Formats: sequence, C-alpha cells, structure tokens
Amino acid sequence: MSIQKTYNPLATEDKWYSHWMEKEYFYSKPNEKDPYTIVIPPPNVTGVLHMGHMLNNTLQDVMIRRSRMLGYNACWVPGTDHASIATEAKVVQKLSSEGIKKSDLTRDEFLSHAFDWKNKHGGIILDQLKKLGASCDWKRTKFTMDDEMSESVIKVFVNLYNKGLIYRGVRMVNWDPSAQTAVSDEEVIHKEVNSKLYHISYNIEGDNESITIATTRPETILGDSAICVNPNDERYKHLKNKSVLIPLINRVIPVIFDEYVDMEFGTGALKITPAHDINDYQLGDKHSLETIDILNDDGTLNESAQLYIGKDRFKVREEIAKDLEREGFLVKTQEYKNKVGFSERTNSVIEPRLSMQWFCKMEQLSKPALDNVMNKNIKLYPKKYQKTYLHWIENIKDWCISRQLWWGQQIPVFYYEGNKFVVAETKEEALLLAKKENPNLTISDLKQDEDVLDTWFSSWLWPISVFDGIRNPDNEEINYYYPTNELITGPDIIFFWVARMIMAGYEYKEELPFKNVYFTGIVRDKQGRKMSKTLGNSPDPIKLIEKHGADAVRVGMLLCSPAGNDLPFDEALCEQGRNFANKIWNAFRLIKGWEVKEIEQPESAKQAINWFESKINKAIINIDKSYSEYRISEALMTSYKLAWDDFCSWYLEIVKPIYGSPIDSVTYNKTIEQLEKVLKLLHPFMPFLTEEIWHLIDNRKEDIIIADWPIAGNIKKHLLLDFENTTEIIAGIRTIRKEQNIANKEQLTLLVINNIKPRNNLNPIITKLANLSAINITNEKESGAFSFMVKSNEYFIPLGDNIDLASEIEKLNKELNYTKGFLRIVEGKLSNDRFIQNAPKNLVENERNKMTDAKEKIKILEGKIDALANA
RNA sequence: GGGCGAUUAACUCAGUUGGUUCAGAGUGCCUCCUUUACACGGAGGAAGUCGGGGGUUCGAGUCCCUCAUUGCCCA
Repeated sequence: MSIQKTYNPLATEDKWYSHWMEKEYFYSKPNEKDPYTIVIPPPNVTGVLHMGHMLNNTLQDVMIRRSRMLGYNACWVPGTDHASIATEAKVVQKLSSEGIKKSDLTRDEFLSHAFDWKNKHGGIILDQLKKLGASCDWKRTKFTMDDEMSESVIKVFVNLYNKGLIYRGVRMVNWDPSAQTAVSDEEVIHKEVNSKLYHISYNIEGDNESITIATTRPETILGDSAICVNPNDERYKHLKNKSVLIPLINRVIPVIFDEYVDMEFGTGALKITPAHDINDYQLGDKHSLETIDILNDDGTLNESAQLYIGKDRFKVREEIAKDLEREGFLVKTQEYKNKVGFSERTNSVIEPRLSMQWFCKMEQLSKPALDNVMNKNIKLYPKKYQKTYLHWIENIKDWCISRQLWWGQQIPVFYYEGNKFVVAETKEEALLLAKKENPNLTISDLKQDEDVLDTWFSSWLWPISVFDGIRNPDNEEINYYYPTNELITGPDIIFFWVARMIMAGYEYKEELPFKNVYFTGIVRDKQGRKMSKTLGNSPDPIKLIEKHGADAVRVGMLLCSPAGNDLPFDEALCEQGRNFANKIWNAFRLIKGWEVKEIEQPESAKQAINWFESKINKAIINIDKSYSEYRISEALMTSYKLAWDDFCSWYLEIVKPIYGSPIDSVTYNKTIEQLEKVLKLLHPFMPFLTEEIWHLIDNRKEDIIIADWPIAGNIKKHLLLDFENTTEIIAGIRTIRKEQNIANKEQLTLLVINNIKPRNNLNPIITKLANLSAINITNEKESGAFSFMVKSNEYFIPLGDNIDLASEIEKLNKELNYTKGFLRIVEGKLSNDRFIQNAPKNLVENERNKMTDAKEKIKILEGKIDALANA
C-alpha cells in the first residue's frame, strides 16, 4: 500500500463521519456510567453557519469527544430555536416576493407557510455542523417549536402566571417599527450617531414671550404634554402657572417645574412627551400629564399628531424642521452626537412606546440566579464575566415577554366579555375557568391573545425541556442528564439566555442547569471588526473546511481562542492547522515505511523511548490540567508541541533507522504505542485525521473515537532534565556546524569536560543526532577547538585549522560578561540582610547555589579565554 | 454618565500565591539546506525599557495610586 505524500482530508472526512453515525457513537441513553452532558446553544433556525458557530461548536465537540474517551456517557443535544422576529421577517419577505401580504392570510395560513419555510431552509446549520465533525446526538435534535417543546413553554407561562410572576401592563416598551413588535431591553443596541439638535421656540400663551427647548426629535413636539423647567432656574421662575402653545398646531400645554431638568443642558427647558420617551413618561406620570401617542405601529404618524398623518417619522422630521423654520419657530440647529437605540434584529431605530404587554417579574426568579453564581455553585469562565453578570442581575428589570408576531408560542391567555381573561394551557381548560365566572360562555366566546412569547422564553427552558423535564419532571432522562456539565456560548447572550436559564433551572428543577459556563470570544476579522453579513468580512466556514479540511479549521480556530478573548481570525491559522495535520500524517508515513526485523535494539532508541514516555506523561498531566481550567488553546498547544517537537523532531529522529536499514521490533512496537497515545490526545481536536491514521496503523475494528483517554504514568524528572541538556548539546554542535559550514555528513569528535556529571548518560543520542564519531571525556581544555558550554559542562570540537581565535574569544567574553552581571545581581541579593531575613529559606539557598554556579562558570570561562589567548 | 476589562517580541497571546536563568510560546522574520517522512519540511538565529509616571516591598510583568490609549457591558 502506498501512502500519499500529503494528507487529503476530503477523502477521509465523510467516510469517518458516516462510520461514526452508523456505529451510533454519538447516541446516548441513560446507563450505569456517569453522564457528561452539553446542550447546544440553539442556533437560529433560519441561520447558516458562521465563524462564531464554528468556534463555539468546535469547543463543544472537543469537550464532548474527550469526555467520551474518558469513559463518560457523553451526550451533546443539538437543536435550533425559532427566532421569532428574524424568521417571521424572512417568511414575510418571501411571501411578499410572491405577491402575498401577511395581512391577507389567517394566522394558521401564515404559520403553515412559516413551517414550510422552516422545513425547507431550517436546519441547514445542523447539517453544516456535521461537516465540522460535531458529534451531536442527532436523534435528540430539538426545535423550540416542536409540539412537546411548545407545550413546555405554555405550561411554564401558565404556571408562572398562577404564581403571580407574570402580569399584563401598559409600559414603555422598545418598539421595533419594522418588525412591528415590542422587543426586550436586551435586544436594543445603543449606538452613537450624528444627529441634529433642533432649538424650537414655543410661544407663551397670552404673552409675547417665548421659551426655547432643544430636541433631537422635533416631530415628537406634536405629542408634547408639557414644558418642564427646573424650579431653581431664575430664567423661568416667572413662568409659573403659564401655558405654552405647541408650534404649528397651537395645542396648549402647561409649563411644569421639576428638579429633574438639568439647567446646564441646552436651554434648560425640556419638552415632555410621555408617550414617546421613557424619562418623559416617568415625569408625566409624576405630574399627571396627558399621554398622547402620535405614532402608528409602523412608525408613521397617526391622527393624534394632527399633522403629517400617515407619513413616516423620519420623513416628518425633515418636513417639520422646514415648516418650523418657515414659521419662525426654529431658532437654530446644531450638529449633535447622541446615542440611539437600534433593534438587534432589524436594525430599525427603536421607538420608546407605551403599550400593553406581558411581563415576567424578575425579582424572585433572579434571586437564586444571583446567589448561586456568587457562591460559585455555577462557575463562569473567564472569571471577569461574573462581575458583568452580577451587575446586570442586581439591576434587573421585569422581562417583557410578549411579541406582536405570529411565529412562536401564542400566549395562552383567553379573553372574554371584553377585557376579562383567563390563563390556561388549552382553550378547553380556559373555558372551564371562564365558566366559573360566567356559566353561559361557550368556546367561541373566548378569544386568545394575538401575541406570541419572546423566543428566549422558550430558550430559557432548553436544558430542561430537551429532556422533557417540564412536562414530566421525574422522567428517567432528566434525572440522568440534568444538570448538564458545561455550557459553551458567546458572551453576547449572557443576559438574554445564560442568566435566564439559571433562573429557570432553579425555578423548575430547584437546581443549577449547568455547572460551568465557558464564554468564548467573539470572532473578528484581522482588522478587529466583528464578523457580519453586512460587512461581508466573514469567510464561509464550509468553504474553509473544503479548502483546508475540518481538522485544520478546528485547529485554526482554537489556536487563537484563549478563553474569553476575542479572536482575530486569520485564514493563515487554518493553514497552520493543515500543516500540522500533514506533519502527523507524514510521521505516520515514516513509521509505516520501516521494515521491521528481529535485530538488536540500539541504545539510543532505548533511551529515546524512556525519555518520551516521561515526556508524554508530563504532557498528559498538563493537558488534563488545561482542560480542567478551560484553557483549551493551551491544551491544544501542549499537544501540538508534544506531537511536532517532541515526537517528530526528537523522538522519531532518534529512533529512525539509517536509510534503507530495518528497525528492531521492540522499538517499532514502542513507537506505534507512542504514536497511538499522541493520536488519542489529538483526537478531540482532529477527529478525522486521527481516526484515519488509527485504522491505517492496524486493520482493527475498534475506533479511536471511543478509545480510552491516555493516563499519565511515571515521570522521570532527571531524565527529562538530562534530555533537555542533551538537546542543548546537540544544538551547540549544530550551531558550530552551521557557523563553520561543516556538512552534516562529515563526522565530528566531541570532547567533554563534565564538571557536573549527568545522571543519565545520553551520549548515544548525541552521537546519533549530531553525527559524531566519538564522545571523549577529558580534563584538559582544548585550545584548538570550537567550544560551547551547557550548564557547567564544557564541550569541544577539535577542528584546529578552522578556528578564528579572535571571534571565539569574543564569544566567550560575551558570555563571561553576562555571567558576571548575573553574579552581581545574585551577590547583591545575598548581601542584603533583609533579603536573608525575609525571603523563604529555600529561595536563599537557591541564590547561594546560583552564586556558586556562576562563580564556577566564570572560572571556567576565564580559563578557556586564557587557553585560547595562549594558543 | 456608571461599571468591567485590556495594554508583554512584527502579529496573536501565556505568565498561577510577588521569589529559581522570568521576560516565555506559536506564527511571522533572517540565514543555511531540495536531505533520506514531510518545503504543508529540516537546522540554526535575531527580536521586548512588560503602555507612561509614581508608590509599597529585601524583591514588582505580578500589589496600590495616577495618567494615556483601547475594548466591552449598562444607562
């Protein structure tokens, strides 16, 4: 069998993914093993895979694969959420391209279109995850609007209502005029924009005087209820009990006094528009002002405005400015920077607006969510998010959970006789409840609330509802899989989702939903910009996978993703991943190409095996530790260096037989054993490559995906240290070869003065890798030789004729100076009484040793310089 | 405006309770090498006043203060 020179991922990835699926390795059901559970942060059903998903899901897959190898019953539950605003917008758009208006359809007809759309386009993202190698339990795939998932949501709504935690009320909400729905505070993005500050004068009623206010939204003057000034403001004291006329419409409104007004800002006079500004609303409430809503749902002006009826708010802003100017009410306009709220979903400017909505009370629900993060029952990684979390939850406001949409769970509130209502899971149950009030009611007298629930009102139940723990709180699955182990998600949804899942967890399971939350960074482009569709700066992950291979992309993502830091993604990282895959591939190719014979094992090979066993054991410990601290990129880097530097560059080079010669079977078998361990450690990062090589090593039935995770054995510390010195010696020789242009083929002799004897004599390794004819121990300094030092030991390569004495002496002087400087620092410390008194004993001891060593080294160096100078 | 972080090599980042030669890693860069697993490679090398200033300490990249720059969250 000939093995290709470069690894070809395309040929292997689909093969192994189908194989794993056939063998049902991803499938989990409760058994006697300990569970390890992750629920996926459900991506938007309309979405396609982007780099953020790639990162997030690679991390989840790494965790789940390693846990599977550690012997846990690993269960990764996949699924999608229905994303009401985004999906409804897409469906509306699609329908309108077919000439169908939403308003022409019944709710049921619309939903049927929406489900068609979902069945056709939804779930693309899940198939894309398969390309990445995600080992989700696909049989468990859930969608937040699946019947049983929706049932759970409705059940929870009714339950919370009955507990008094859900109420209906008129509140100032964030109105998205494009989506024509309210959105939650968390869905509003405040951005700084360049706008204009319009200074508008209002005439005082029955007077020639006027008062000037400043506003960025001149169209809202039509909804004004008052002008407010600070009672301490001398300029306006005389306006007590006066009224003013709203320009253009001449509606009369009072001048009111409140210390809320900042005298320094603008003119010190504030227009009050309670229907369209949250602060004004509160002031209006305080002063019992009229609330005049001048906007329609779509952001056009309504009849209450009196003017510009039916025109869009932004168009009106331009027009009213002109009209005010023409009529002499516009004093001036100035450029002004302010923050404006935009809808996260539609990017429309949010209108603060009064409307009747359903709210979920947060005070009681958030209590355990606060306590259990504070006391570390739930740990957030990286830690800094704990503070962000606490800050938010301590200032939490009630959650607006209704959305004026059709796509989602319709709010289970049934109205009758006008505004009376009952809350029940079904219309039939609602009728029974309503009949208690009025026995004559029939089902047709009940009218269900038109609105649906916020999508997050589904998602917050996700870790429970995917195991049917709301409807059947004691079922086997929820008891086994809940609480889940890890949640891996982006920090952007810490409030939307993470905090609320914790609340739901304590409310419905009286327990945390997950033990650890790992927040990934946000994937940015090289220039540090967030990747977005509009910027077009996000690579297509599927194309990346096709180009470099899934393993390479996984490695590329993780290389630059220390926990919680944003990661500036660069496609070059995928190349690095690909190069790494190829390196492993070729290491295998080398080993596989050897002819194995029953011959004597070289000493160097024996030593290399001993050393590498210690080395890999140490690496395993470090890797496990990194995993336990969620330092995944660190775990990867340790594995990377183990595989590339230690295994390929050192180990294989030592055991590699001379070209064309066979290898002894002991070394060969040990080498395979080491390779297999390395592959296992790499499997979570590079599942496809490792599975492929695993089977090419041996035509075996068992798969690496379910192999046992390596367990660290003994570490011979002295051997590791001695080997480290050995590599320095070899590097020293190689440097001399390079500097002196000595071909690698040419054999050299090495003379050694062992001032400190190593515990392990690793000379066979040096001889092999540095291509030496002999290593001779000596006591005499060689003058006609190139030399270098490793620790206190001296090494000479006699090549008398080639020596440039002056440059050798210069080199030695450099080292001498450095060592002398070092000694000065150490002596400085030791001559400081307070250091001797205060520093730990072992540290002082250490400094003494350093001093002795440095003095010794200086003596040696001076001796060498002398020897050369006199040569 | 309030809160939380960040600033270490050209780039991306580690650096644990202040204490070994602590100034590190990967990439990139430079030099040499088509050499026999891999040029998607090998060997060697250069590279940082740890953002500035002040303080605490025997000792500061690490703790404190301050300034600058910058990011995020909230209002």
